[in-house]
Amino acid sequence: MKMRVTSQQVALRAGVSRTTVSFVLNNIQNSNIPEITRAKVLRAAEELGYVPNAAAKMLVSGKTQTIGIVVSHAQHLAVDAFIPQLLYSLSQHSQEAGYNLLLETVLDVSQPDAYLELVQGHHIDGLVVVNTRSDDSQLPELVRRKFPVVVLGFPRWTALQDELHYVATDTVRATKEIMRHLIDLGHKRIAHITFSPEVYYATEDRHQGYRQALEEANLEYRKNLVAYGNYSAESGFIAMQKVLKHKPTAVFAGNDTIAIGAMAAIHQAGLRIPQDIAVVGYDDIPTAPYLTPPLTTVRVSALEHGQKAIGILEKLMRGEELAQKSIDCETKLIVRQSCGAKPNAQESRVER
Amino acid sequence: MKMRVTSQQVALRAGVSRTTVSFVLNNIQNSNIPEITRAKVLRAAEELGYVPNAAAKMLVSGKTQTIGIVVSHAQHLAVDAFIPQLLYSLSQHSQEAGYNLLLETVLDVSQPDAYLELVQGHHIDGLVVVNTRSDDSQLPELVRRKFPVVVLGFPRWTALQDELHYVATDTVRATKEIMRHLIDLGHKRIAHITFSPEVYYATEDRHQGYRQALEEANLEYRKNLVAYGNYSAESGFIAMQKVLKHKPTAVFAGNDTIAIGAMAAIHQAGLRIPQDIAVVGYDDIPTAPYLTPPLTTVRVSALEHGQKAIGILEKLMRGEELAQKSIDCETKLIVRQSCGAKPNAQESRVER
DNA sequence: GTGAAAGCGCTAACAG
DNA sequence: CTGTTAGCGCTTTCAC
Repeated sequence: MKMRVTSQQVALRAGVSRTTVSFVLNNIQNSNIPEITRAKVLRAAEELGYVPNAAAKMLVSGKTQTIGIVVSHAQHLAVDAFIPQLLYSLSQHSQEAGYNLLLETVLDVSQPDAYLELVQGHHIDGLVVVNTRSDDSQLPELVRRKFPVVVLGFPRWTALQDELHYVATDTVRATKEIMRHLIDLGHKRIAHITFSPEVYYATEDRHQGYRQALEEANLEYRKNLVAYGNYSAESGFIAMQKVLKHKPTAVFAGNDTIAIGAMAAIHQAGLRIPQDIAVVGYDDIPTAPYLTPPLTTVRVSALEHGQKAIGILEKLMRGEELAQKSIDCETKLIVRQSCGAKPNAQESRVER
Repeated sequence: MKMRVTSQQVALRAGVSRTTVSFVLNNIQNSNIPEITRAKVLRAAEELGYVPNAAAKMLVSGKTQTIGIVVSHAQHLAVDAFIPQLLYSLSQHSQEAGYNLLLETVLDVSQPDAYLELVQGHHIDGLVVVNTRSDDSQLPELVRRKFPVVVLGFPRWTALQDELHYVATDTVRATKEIMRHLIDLGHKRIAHITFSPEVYYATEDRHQGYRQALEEANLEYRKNLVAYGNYSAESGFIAMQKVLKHKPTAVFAGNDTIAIGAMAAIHQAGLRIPQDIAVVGYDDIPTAPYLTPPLTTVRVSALEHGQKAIGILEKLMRGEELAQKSIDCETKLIVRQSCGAKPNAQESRVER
């Protein structure tokens, strides 16, 4: 890229000074520039194809017009369908708000505080954290320093919890609802495939909801009906094989992708869904209505999460103080065929 | 973030000048700084938690250490499993190479040249384009100006084709291989669900491979056995319903996600897979082995594509001239059960 | 109304 | 070996 056009050149061509160019191009209010000069500048900029140098702008303004997104457990991006939807939403809404998006993916093994460099190096104006980790030790520190941060999913550090802005979902409640659905269908031996404990905060809630629902229905919590996976179908498949030995009549999978794996294991064992085993998932990923059989699940809108997160972050970056620190997104029980109940027809396969 | 630590402060604390600090921190070769000074500087920087200001560095060096990723047809990010894998790979390898990643998603309706601003505003040092569009009019211009660009997927502008670096796959060959597989199984009425023509360059190849395979086997190309969808399961479902009327004995879906939708339509029609209709897909997404039945498909490694793309881009950004303008990634026919052939056991459900 | 000039934080040529 | 200095391209205060 040779032709680096600077504001200087625009000024020259328009026969004015750089100041004027800057005023015109940034629409500064208080300096009433005659329409004619204004037009000249605009025209010159247009003709030269002038685009202001981002670095220079950042340096002088201190703003980068960039939002950082940190995705922990990055492998899931490649394997589950929820995070990509989130990313899509985050990206679209950032762009709409006039921000660029810097994506940082961190593996389980990487150092957790990678994003610190992004903020300390003044790469970004705000941060969205997608999968909080138990060891996100620096996040509270950022919040304390009033750096704009929004967490997606419910954060579990009791420490700073009410200082932190987050958009989440009442996972325990939603889990209990779908468990209740299974229980009402008469199931007593309900298995659960969940996520490795300790690591996944946001998902520990599922496990908890599972327990509570059981308790409230006076059903026994059986350890051997619970198996651990990660976000992948493969892990669901393996976990289901283990759990199958203990003859569940229903399974609640920690997410839909896991449910896909679980369904495969059930089919492979020669059992039918839902006649022999009912299956329900969580998330309502786009393929859920098209599985065999269509999957009963909890709809949680990734798109809404993303939109809300950017909305909050925007305000934070403008320096607003928000009274409400958290937003709870709605969830909805979507009954299809994998649970054995009569599907709610219009929700079965909807335009998404 | 109040505490903005500058190199000045580090210099002060270490009792040296900013130059020295700069030299030490950037490991400049030719200025042999005594170990003792060096240590002092390092220590001061450490203690102050110094992180160089990105904007200042960019401004003076002209380098941003940032790679831009443009994803066209951004909706697919939320709906298909291939692009997220690509993104994951791109992100990981960028980071390994020491680059940040700026993500730009563009909808079908948005202006196609959004990325132009990224390069003209000096936001990025290099660009990866994920879904090329028919109207990427500015891309050739960038290439002509020697801006580092790598395209993922085979670009179809005959104009500048051999100036452009890309990593792709021989889609026509791979398509013909899986079609051949179906034909060898005895199928004569093979349907194809493809992507809207004109818009999706990378996928027009599938259609072409389909035709050629038919031709070579002396089978008739029947227009009513071909339907159009986009990347989603939903579109596959709808397209399959149309095509079903014309009694195919097999379907080749443009990608695995479409295949999921197609399978749902087939099941809903009361037909069995593969006994009544064989189904094959393309991509080998992570859930493909866990569908009902497990999907026969063409494996194309998104991870490899991403890695190779960043590899090339890195060299380009270093100013290297590459003799080889393109890289062809391998594909592999993965036979599972949806096609009715005997599965290749060890490929059926592999650790991915 | 418009221009001159200072300075954002950093690098690197040039002195000393 | 280390410090002084001149910009990188832009915004913005302050004079003219």
